[in-house]
Amino acid sequence: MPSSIICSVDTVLLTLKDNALHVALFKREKAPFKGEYALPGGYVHAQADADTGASALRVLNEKTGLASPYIEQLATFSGPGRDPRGWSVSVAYFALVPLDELLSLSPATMRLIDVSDTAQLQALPFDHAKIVGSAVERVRSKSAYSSLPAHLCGPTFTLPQLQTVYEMAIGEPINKVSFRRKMEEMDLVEPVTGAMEQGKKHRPAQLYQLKPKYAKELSVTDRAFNPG
Amino acid sequence: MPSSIICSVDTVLLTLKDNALHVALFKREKAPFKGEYALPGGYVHAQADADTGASALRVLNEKTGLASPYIEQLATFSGPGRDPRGWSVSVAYFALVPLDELLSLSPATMRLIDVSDTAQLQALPFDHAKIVGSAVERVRSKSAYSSLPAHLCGPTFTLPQLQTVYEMAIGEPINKVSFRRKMEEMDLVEPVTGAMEQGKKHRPAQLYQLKPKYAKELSVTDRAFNPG
DNA sequence: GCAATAGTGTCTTTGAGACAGTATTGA
DNA sequence: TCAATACTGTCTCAAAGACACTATTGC
Repeated sequence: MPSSIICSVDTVLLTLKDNALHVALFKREKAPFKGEYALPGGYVHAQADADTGASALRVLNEKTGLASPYIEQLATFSGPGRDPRGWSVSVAYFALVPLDELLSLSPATMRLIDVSDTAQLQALPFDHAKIVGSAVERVRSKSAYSSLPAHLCGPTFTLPQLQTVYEMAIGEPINKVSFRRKMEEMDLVEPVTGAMEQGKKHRPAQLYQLKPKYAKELSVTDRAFNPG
Repeated sequence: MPSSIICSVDTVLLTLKDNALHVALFKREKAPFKGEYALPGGYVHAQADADTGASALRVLNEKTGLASPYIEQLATFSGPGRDPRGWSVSVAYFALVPLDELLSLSPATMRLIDVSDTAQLQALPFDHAKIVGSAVERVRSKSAYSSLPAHLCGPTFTLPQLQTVYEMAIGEPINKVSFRRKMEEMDLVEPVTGAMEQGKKHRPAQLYQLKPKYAKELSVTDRAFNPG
């Protein structure tokens, strides 16, 4: 009983730009929708991929140059209408990447769209608007007190920077004292001994890094839910 | 580029028996693993199904007789090793059903296994142990204050019954006053006017039902996250 | 009345937000 | 010294748990 179902992956690549969540779109080089901007996606290769998570990482690497971003399974989208080639199943993932990394690796044709720009999102091909919406919803609801938003920062960061990142991810402001209490309690980050922020015309902030247990990429496992 | 990937769905059907979460297993009628007990699952039929959620409902109806249970997308499992027939993708769903309904509709060959019985779960074919574990984790983490566990009750129930259901779903005891305060605040249930529990040798409890907006099955939409 | 469970009133504890204070840098 | 932002101490407020009390049934 060979199936004629198209099996693909799509990744919602999110980053922080101008203090707002943005999604990365790439110019399609093949039909359908050749020349239009869409989520990076591709076929699952049964010969090459260990699972669909590996497919997502491979496709992401091919289209963006990213080597091992933080990636998590989002949901699976399917039906006869979402892809003009026929009945399709797409396993969607989302990834969080610092802006610097993305800009230094990705092609110049990449576009970043503010996730609150619904008009532009609605114009995306396939059901990519729905997928992006689902990813944003997931990040918003999961960010409040998980290590997730920290992956939008580089390897080191200050607590005020981290707080801003959390605020953007969650979509609303956080009380400073509460945020620091929570970080203390969650035991998520540790100070980089002696290292301080530099070059600002005010009191420098302590630099922090994710604790090793969280810094390790959880991306290899293909679980829809990761702890912490 | 036709794919040789096997495309299927599996459903983790959960119910409450003897004050513990149980998963429903069914005797397989075909190879592979013919005669063994496993999650109800089957191929996605591109001709017949509107999406994989519809596939799950169809398969569930074929194997259990259930017409429109509460169902939600869980995650997608994939790889070359999970199915002996070859590289496969399985979109997993979970469903919550009252025990009465399950017993009255399902075949006598159905088995209910306590989800804490890890030995029996580990013996399941395919990667069904992993899928069940994922479903239980999801129900546990999502139950605390959503309408989800209420689907394990019949159409009417008392607040003490509902509290027990929540406790079983979450896996830990709940403070009675807090539970009632929360139910009040969440505006989830309403008393069935005049109807009281009967036949007990103590004070009878008020019967309640889910408010219509929650009672409506959300199962048709194929979203991994449902509100409320 | 007694056992058993339903349902409520209220005190205590815990955790989050508000706010104002001190600390440290460059200019 | 001042502007600017990092960091902290502490008060207030709201939600959650503990506990005891009342209510209503069958026997």
